[in-house]
Amino acid sequence: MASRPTISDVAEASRVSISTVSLVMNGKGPVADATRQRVLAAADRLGYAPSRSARGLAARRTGNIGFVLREDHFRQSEPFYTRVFLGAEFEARRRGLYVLLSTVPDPYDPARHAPRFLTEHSVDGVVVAGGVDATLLEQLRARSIPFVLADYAWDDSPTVSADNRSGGRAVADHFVAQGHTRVGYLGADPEHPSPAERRDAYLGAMAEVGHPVPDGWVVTADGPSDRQTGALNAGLLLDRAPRPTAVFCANDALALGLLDAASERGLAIPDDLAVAGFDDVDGAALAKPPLTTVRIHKETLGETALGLLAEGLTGAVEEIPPRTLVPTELVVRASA
Amino acid sequence: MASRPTISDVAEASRVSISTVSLVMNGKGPVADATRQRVLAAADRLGYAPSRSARGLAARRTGNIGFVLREDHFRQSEPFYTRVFLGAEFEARRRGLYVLLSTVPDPYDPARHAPRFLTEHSVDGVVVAGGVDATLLEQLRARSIPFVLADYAWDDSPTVSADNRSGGRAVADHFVAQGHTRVGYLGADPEHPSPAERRDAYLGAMAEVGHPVPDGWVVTADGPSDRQTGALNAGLLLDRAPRPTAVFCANDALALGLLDAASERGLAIPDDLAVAGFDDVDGAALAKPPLTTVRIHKETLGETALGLLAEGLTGAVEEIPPRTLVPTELVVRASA
DNA sequence: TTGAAAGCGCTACCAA
DNA sequence: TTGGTAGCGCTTTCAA
Repeated sequence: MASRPTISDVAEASRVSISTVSLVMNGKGPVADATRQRVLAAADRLGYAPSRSARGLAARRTGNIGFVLREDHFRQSEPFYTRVFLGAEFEARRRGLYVLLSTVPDPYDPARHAPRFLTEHSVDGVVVAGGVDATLLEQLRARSIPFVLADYAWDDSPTVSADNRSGGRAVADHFVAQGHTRVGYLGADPEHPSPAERRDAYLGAMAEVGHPVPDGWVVTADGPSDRQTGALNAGLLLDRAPRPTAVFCANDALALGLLDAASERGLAIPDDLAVAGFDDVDGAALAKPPLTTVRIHKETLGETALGLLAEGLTGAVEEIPPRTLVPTELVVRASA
Repeated sequence: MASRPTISDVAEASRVSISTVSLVMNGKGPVADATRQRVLAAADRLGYAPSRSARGLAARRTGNIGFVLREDHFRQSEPFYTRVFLGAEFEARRRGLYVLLSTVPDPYDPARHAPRFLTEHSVDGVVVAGGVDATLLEQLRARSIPFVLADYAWDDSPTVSADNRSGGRAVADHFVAQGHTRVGYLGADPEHPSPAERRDAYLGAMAEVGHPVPDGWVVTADGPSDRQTGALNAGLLLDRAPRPTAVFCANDALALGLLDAASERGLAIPDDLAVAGFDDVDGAALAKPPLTTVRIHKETLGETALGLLAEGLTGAVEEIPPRTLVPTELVVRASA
């Protein structure tokens, strides 16, 4: 089998120099239209695709983007970050980039767990999805590898996240529209900035309309944002007297846990208790009753992060904007 | 910032030629031990890591492995293939390879959906996880890109899969040990070879011990292997008279669906009905009652596939073995 | 608007 | 056991 065609083959076939082929393939420089056509036709006919290695070597760019994710985030059954990755991968494809996915354990030991591409400098930039150990981010910074955070925030590094505030506000508005005045909040994972934003916007909006949420009805569990935590901490809200008539949970997992706890206590949803979540995970629509929640477009999160990074890399933009929001959307189902 | 060190820097620092550095870095050739030490020390001191691009260009190997997965398999909430990927990524890391994950839609259009690395020849080989459109496999073959299938089979391509037969047999043995003689089978996804292997081994083992399973108790639904299918088709087994006292399901999703259906019918598990699944998904241990099942080591599946591929690539092995089995293990819980 | 030529950092062959 | 050197296929000045 003849080995794959090179730039010289294309040059020869289209009777131009390899420089010209290079210009055409990269859409650069002033090339006569006829020449361009001829080159493209030849490339197509020969099935030519530039060698990544050669390109990388000559241009000092790898064309690779790293995608870092905490291992437990990746293997969890809720495919949140999976979708963020999918969005990033999609956008990368559009831009002719490759994505190297690397998971890191938590806790993270910089000496042993550093993604290979980091030490080998085989990526042009990195997307970091979700919370990771700050050490990793410091490593990136130390090696001056550009990075964009998705669904996380650290220092003043560029980040793209869901519009948590507008989502939190939407829930409050919805509760009020349904006639609720005595509402509560259930959160977890105090480290992560998103829940805090959701909470603050929610509490703020409730206060604005004259129904401030008493401190006793604002619960932030000191554990992971999962269903179990939701169920275990539900009592702090449900077993009080008086009890709120509606609860906003920082995410769907907690909300599903709260629903479990409510059902155990024989509470009717949404009549005795209205519940809203955040994320719109797969399980939200399947819950009994189906969960009212704020939808995050997970793919868009990844797409946007990768897009920003890529633009920053090519210099298309001077500086990556420090904070980019992806819109959220209230999805009203039966639970509230 | 000074740019990263190159092989010449290391050569200079250790007072040898770049050829020698190359030999040392690749663990090749006869190099005096003292020299080796000196080179390694210098490399370490300078923070030298070989450039992937240069290496790839010179050696005509990319050091990249493609990992192909159907999109719906990747985004499904059960992180089965996610773990297979994790295993592959882990093994790749050990071997100094990168994994390029690419999802493909189903149905697959070879012209529009072909993973980029396929047309760009930027991988040395490919791991294909789970079922994909045969067109893709034909493309790989046509371009003579070596590949290994994980949890799938096609033609006589090398494949690594769970030991379905021994798992199926283990379930039969367990049922018999529990005193069951009238047992059934629930499967789905007739296309995929694994369920068929599980079924045949199971039915064979039952027949061997003198309790053949009547055809009427062998149900293979013509849909996806999911919980809903399990619940919907459960009636074909549960609403018959007489009814089997134990049912083996081709996977956990179906088994969980069957449990749902059984609970709706007021059947006590495992007294009225014993149920066993296959896979040992996260949800199996959490089911009510916890599901007896056959565990597949998903990471091992990915590790093995990538390992075999890598060995084949380096020529460490003459030919990749056509069929490699990863052991399975019966996990007895409360449902059977 | 096009071409010539100098590398990019490495591997692998051949000599020493 | 080590070194010299010819590429690998491309990008990128610089000239023409």
